[in-house]
Amino acid sequence: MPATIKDIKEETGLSLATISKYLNGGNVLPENRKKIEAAINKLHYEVNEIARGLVTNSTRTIGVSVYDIADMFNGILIHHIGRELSRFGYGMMVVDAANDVKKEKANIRFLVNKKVDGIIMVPSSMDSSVLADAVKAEIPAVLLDGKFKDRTFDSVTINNRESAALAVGYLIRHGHTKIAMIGSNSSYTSNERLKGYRDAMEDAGLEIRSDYSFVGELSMEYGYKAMNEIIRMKDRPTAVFSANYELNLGVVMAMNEAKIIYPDEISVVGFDNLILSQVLKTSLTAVEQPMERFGVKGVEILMKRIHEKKKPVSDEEKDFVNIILNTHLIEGSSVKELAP
Amino acid sequence: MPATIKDIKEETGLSLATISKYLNGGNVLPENRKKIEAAINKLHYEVNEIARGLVTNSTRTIGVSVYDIADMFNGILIHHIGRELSRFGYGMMVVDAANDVKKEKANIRFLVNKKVDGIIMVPSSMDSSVLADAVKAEIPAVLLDGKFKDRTFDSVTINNRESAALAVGYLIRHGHTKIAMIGSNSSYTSNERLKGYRDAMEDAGLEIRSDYSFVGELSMEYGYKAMNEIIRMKDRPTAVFSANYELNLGVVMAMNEAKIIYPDEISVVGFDNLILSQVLKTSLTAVEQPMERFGVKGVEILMKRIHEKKKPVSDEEKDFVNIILNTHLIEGSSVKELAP
DNA sequence: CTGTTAGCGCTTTCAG
DNA sequence: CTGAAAGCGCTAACAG
Repeated sequence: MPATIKDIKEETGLSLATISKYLNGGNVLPENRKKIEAAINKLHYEVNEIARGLVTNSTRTIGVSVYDIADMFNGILIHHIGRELSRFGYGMMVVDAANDVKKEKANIRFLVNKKVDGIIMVPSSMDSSVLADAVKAEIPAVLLDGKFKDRTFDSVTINNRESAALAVGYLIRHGHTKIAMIGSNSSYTSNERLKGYRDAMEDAGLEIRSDYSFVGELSMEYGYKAMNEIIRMKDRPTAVFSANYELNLGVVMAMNEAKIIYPDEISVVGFDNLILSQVLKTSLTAVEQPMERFGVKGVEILMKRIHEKKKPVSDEEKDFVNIILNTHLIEGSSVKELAP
Repeated sequence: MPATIKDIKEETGLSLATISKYLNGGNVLPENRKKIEAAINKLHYEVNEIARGLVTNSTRTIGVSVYDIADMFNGILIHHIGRELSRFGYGMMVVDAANDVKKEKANIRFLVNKKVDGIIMVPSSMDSSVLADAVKAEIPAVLLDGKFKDRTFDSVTINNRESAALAVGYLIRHGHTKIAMIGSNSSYTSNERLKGYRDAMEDAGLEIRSDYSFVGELSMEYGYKAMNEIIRMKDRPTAVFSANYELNLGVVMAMNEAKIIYPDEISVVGFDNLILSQVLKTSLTAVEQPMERFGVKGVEILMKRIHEKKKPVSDEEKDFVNIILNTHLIEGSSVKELAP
């Protein structure tokens, strides 16, 4: 059994209060400080964060909930979140919803019971009820790369709609008019990208054909399935906009399998630039998201909330905030210039 | 402020003990059970796991430490670990070493202070000192996909050496004799794979050329660099064995960039079959690891340890265990049959 | 089956 | 600056 503050007390002859003060960075006589440090080293004392948490009602731990931890996007996000949090002396507790809203909700309850000081969430759906337990417990939460339909939270997103429009506009400027879209309406993010696609098409006066709109789930499987359908179309589009990294994977797979030479036979613009574009023979033109900024801003907002909880501020500063990050279109060689 | 067990007491008129017993699945009169449940619903009571942990000295939380959470391999591993743990009613606390041994050690200390009941670790090095704090605190730990040089722990690994030999043997059976290897000696796993390469070469009576052995770090960057050197060699090998997923990525990148047609110009066998082989035009022949089994067996061992800590068993059962998982070689089309 | 009591390890008043 | 004492929310004997 590990040493406790009591053992330090026996060893040094000082009181619990003094030792506790030392532990928390308070002022202690140099002489006592030395005694305490010697005892700590001798007994290998380590603070019991559980006991500390019970009395301070703060665990210096942030819960991080992602919709799927096996998804590369989330892995990178977590990496940045972790680095930022440790900068503030906070640890993180990661939970994985595995694309299951029920599990996601149970995870939040788990985090609440664990008394995390705050929650950072990459949500799987647009329904805020998953965070109900956190709201009830007054635990601040920040959404990354998503928003809810029915309730506002602090959030960090990219300008999804404009980014998608930018990507589709790039195709249009390269002479394409028959442009298909593979996406989803299941999440805020994917929904916005859908809108962006339509914006760009309408702005250019192009027809939005329902047989060119593939709206399903954000998975490699769906991307693969949709692209296969596109490949087999009689009146095939000359270009495809794929609205998510997992979809990109499926699109590329389908093309390879069908031995489609791109961009000769069909042009592609994707979303997210996570290594894929680098390993492909024909590199993908894609919208790149500022992954690190998601972590930096998300943590920043959460820290502010946590501190203002301790020391309430004016209502004015309490409004929700949505940080909108900028994206860039990375030009690969997956788009062919069409003769006008 | 959330409701406590005391509030339930006031609401129901029952004693703390009865309520606590109910909470922990003990027998309570149906009448009282109803009262308690009503109060819990009314007051939105949730157990405070922190307080519970303080007295039971158990948090029902497992610490999971990975060397790099942005690495796909770890993301998938964590996914499986999480699913297994929740089966046992345990949560997990994920920490990311970000390929920094110092940070890894600090992370373990963090987990120890958080009083996790056990640790599952995908280690970044072969030096057991990173787990020193856990050992001191008598927290059981299981290593996944790795071992230490200087100390034995429970572990789950694959038969790295044989798997690598199998992969290289596959090349040899296809008529290759000039086979290069890109790998590392920084971790147990990569070191074993190096040995396996040599085994296969020696068994076949082939020369192990030092200029065909690329030993560096397990990164996409190194794979890219090494493959570029290979491509530019005067006496170029006809085949390459890449010993890790990240290396595979770099190898493929280098070939694409140099416009090398494989397997026509050079054959490749890789390690790990994480989506990459599926999105490549020429699918990669590679050793596939049983990702799910890592999670299943790792959690199984840890649970056993945790329970025997509570109820010590005979010494005989206390020996360390190393589960060795089997792999398969997935045949893609990245290897060319050479005329004898 | 239920209630009383003590105490987990720590922080935090409040005196001194 | 230091010490004594109370208490965070819960569980675990032990009586009843």
